[in-house]
Amino acid sequence: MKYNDYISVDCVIFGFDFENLNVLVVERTLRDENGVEEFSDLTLTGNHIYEDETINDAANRVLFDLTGLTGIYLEQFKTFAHPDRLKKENDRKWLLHDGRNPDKRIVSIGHFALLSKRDVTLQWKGRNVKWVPYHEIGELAFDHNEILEKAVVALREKVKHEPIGFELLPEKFTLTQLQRVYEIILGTEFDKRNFRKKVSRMKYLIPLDEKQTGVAHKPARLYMFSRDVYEKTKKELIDFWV
Amino acid sequence: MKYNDYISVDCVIFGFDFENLNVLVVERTLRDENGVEEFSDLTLTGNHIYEDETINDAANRVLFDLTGLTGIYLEQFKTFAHPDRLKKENDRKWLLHDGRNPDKRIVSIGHFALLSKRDVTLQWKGRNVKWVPYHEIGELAFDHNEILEKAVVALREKVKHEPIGFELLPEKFTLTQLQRVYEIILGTEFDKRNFRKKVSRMKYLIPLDEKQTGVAHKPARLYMFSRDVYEKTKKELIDFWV
DNA sequence: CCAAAAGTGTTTAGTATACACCCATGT
DNA sequence: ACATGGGTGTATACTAAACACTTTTGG
Repeated sequence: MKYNDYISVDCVIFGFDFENLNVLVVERTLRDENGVEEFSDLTLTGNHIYEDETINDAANRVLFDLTGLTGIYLEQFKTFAHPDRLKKENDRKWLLHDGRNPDKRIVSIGHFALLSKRDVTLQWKGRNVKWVPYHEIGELAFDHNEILEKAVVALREKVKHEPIGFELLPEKFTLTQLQRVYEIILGTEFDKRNFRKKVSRMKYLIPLDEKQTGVAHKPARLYMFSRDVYEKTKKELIDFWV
Repeated sequence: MKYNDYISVDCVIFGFDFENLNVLVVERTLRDENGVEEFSDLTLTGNHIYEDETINDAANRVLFDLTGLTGIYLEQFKTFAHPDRLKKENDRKWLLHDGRNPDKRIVSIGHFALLSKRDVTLQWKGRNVKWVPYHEIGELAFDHNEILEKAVVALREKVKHEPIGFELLPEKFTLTQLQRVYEIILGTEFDKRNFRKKVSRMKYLIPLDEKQTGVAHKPARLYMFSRDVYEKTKKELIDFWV
């Protein structure tokens, strides 16, 4: 199957581990003909699309290749096509080495994906893939720092208005875990009692007859998110006013 | 200057006239070598980008060419790149006639723009450009119906959470006009007294010492939006709960 | 003087915020 | 027994929703 050489998808894959928002990155190491390392840095995950593939399929393919998972929460959030986005010195070298034309303008369609780090074992497939906490990410290849920042902004906006925090947790989760998701994404803290009062009004958050086990404290009740109930009960909110 | 032949921007230009949400469309008429019309339909406004141009600049250029205006509210909302998006019979004919390759996959980066219809006199430049009320738009060329629908969805979401309704009104507007903007975009009705109570809490909505003139009823006070005040007073809202 | 839209207040229900203690489990 | 996080209620302030009449202008 033939790749399209000017359309790519990049995926900012967020993985939550109850402590940090982590980002999945790939090591990129360029070696000269003698195998001596010229440089090594990190990129976001992405790929070109096949000629007859939709961008949504391509993004899901990238996710599947790295995680082996399907049905992951995935959202297209912004497209990047600045004329100079691949023109840093190392990026040109990398593309040339890879047999690609560094002067070809490539559109990257940015996506973000949400998953629970606990649900995934990474598929290495020859490339070194790893989780890095968002706040510890340094300089990335290409324009990937910009893509990451825009992804985080999009995630913050989305999480404020739609119930997607659950996507970063395992299927069954505790209310404290849910609260941490929101606190970490939004960079705030909530009062436990008020938070629980709020969520108790969300019918789509289903309490289970099941508790945590193996924790050195009172075990917490587990909850599930029901998209069905959400779709049936959601109201339109209007809050454009400050 | 050379166009890039695989990256285009499409702009869904919304123009409000106090009654309808209108969309700016362009007539596309294909004639054979004898000048006989083969078909005629409508497209959204858009263009290819120049090789050294950012997508934001390209979208603003499209807006400027049609309206003569700069500084219009403009937002990139979604990118369209389905392999079959240009492959309807009429679209292939049109592209061929235009000397373009209908099999080349073209990415379209979708934007929407907001303006007051009253502020603009259209620049024709040989092509027939016109306003059509959103609800009266029929079948459009290419995948432009899909782009339009997605633009409307994006507009509705955005308008619920950020103060952009003003962008569809002239600089000075009445509260009733503002109410109509929201009612028409969201397809609901608001109580006049409650609406005014809400907006009176928005510090960034500045009452002027000026009234409507020439209306056959009690003239309404005019208001302005202040982005300055908005940026200084906005709070973070969290409403992911139903 | 008539038509048309502007402008204004109160009541009730619901939501937001602030705040402190006892409980169940593993070690 | 102690350390750890789980789980709960009340009072006050603010916001939402429902609802009807008088005012000002042009024609």
